[in-house]
Amino acid sequence: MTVRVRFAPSPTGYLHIGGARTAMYNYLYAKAMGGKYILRIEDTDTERSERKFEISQIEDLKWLGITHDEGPDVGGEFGPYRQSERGHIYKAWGEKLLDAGHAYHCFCTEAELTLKNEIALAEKRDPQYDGKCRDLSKEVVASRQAAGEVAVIRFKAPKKAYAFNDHVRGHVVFPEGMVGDFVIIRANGIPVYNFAVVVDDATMKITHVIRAEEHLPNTLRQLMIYEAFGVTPPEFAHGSLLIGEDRQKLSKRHGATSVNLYKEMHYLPAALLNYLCLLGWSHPDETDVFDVHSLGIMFNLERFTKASAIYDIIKLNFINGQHIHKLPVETVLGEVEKVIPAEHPFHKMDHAWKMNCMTIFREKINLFTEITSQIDVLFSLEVSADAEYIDAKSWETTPKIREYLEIEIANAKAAGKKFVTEEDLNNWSTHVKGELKIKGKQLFMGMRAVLTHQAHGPDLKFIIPLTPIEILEKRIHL
RNA sequence: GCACCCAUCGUCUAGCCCGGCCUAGGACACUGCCUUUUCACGGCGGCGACUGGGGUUCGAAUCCCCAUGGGUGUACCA
Repeated sequence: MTVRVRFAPSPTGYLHIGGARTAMYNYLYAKAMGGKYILRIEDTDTERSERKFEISQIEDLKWLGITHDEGPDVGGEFGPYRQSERGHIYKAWGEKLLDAGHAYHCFCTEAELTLKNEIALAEKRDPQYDGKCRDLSKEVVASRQAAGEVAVIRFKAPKKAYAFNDHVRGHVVFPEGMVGDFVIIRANGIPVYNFAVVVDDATMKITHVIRAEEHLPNTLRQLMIYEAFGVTPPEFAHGSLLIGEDRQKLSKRHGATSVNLYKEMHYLPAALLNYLCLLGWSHPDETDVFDVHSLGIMFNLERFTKASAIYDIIKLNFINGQHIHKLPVETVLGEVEKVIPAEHPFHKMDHAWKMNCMTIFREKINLFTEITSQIDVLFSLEVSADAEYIDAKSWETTPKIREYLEIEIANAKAAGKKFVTEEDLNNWSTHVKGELKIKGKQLFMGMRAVLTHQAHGPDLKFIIPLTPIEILEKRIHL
């Protein structure tokens, strides 16, 4: 039997990182098992569903490299893949349940139900449906409908316990009486989530349902429906939940929780996936930095974590940095050019210079957006207010260095040099050491202070040859 | 309220199923030292956890029970 898994988002907002993680797990499992990964759009909530969200979610999935084998945009033999287009299927399957006596029409009004719920709650009883319409005869139903009354279709919840084996949770038992008769098809004819999911998973031949723990209680209702249809349920794997620092389910107020935001912030999709993968699953080799797409058969359902995981952007940043550091310089340059402001002098430099620059600075960033402040040491004319810098500036040796360097730089410029070389820099320090008799901290810190007006920064032998000579000249006179 | 799920360093986790190799391992963060000043990288260290209580056992992070804490669900949302 070939494995068929699915990711079934609701187009009611942008792709959430939790959803991205679920999609990835399904995708990875299909890849590992040589199966198919299906994308299904669950837009039965007509109030909140919007096509633009479906489009953006598919786009974000694509950005992440999570590509589906079947879906609304690519088709497939089990379509349609949008629940809003599967009405006839739900209707037919609903009839089956009605005919078999597993479901019935219910005419109770919302007001009636709300009132009963309140009473039940007040009496500390479970607010389950009382089964008022459960035994209405066919004739009564027909005549009330003819009279214009609208009905929902309710499922007759069997009074018995249910159990199943979850790949993550193990043996899960739902005792008898956890749910009352629940609605499967609304008054407007649109099916309710738990019903639509079962019909879709059954007709799409889904073999494994991999989703987050929040769906665990839903499994009971779904199991009931599978049973009523006489269909063997798929296998389930309920992974952990993604939560915020306050231990609540991750939501917008926890900051950047949608994938498109990470795209905008120029994160590497491979890094986001890598980090998300680690939140609730662990690599067999216990490594932290890897390419999820090369996981292959290493990915399995046995290494999921049961406990909820707190989303921590600091570690994501670290992983993003690790991925950047492994990228070819050329690629880094391409990305970085997108984030450095258009008016930045960086863009005026030639290709060779940019490549040299990236070879050095690639190692120093975790995010592409950090590059601009990093390369400031090459162009900035700012004078540090740092105490260490002020100290270095006050040494009696420092003005001597400045005086000497002023001449050297003027000469280099007069000779037509656009940049000084590492060799020049070496000669300078040799001179300062030999002729000016300045060494150790006074030498290095002094040269740094004069040349950059900072107390700290990357190695001078890397940054000075990259600093335009006019900048050096201006700094000398600051 | 009721039901279900969960519980190892601040965080992500390994170990748990098949008790001893665990004076609990790794990673992020924080931090010390080293690498002919600094910073970064790297290397070597440090800090830092089995929620509590019972039980089973020669022996428990690992098995059982209870308590506590947290989470999710309880919709004509998904």
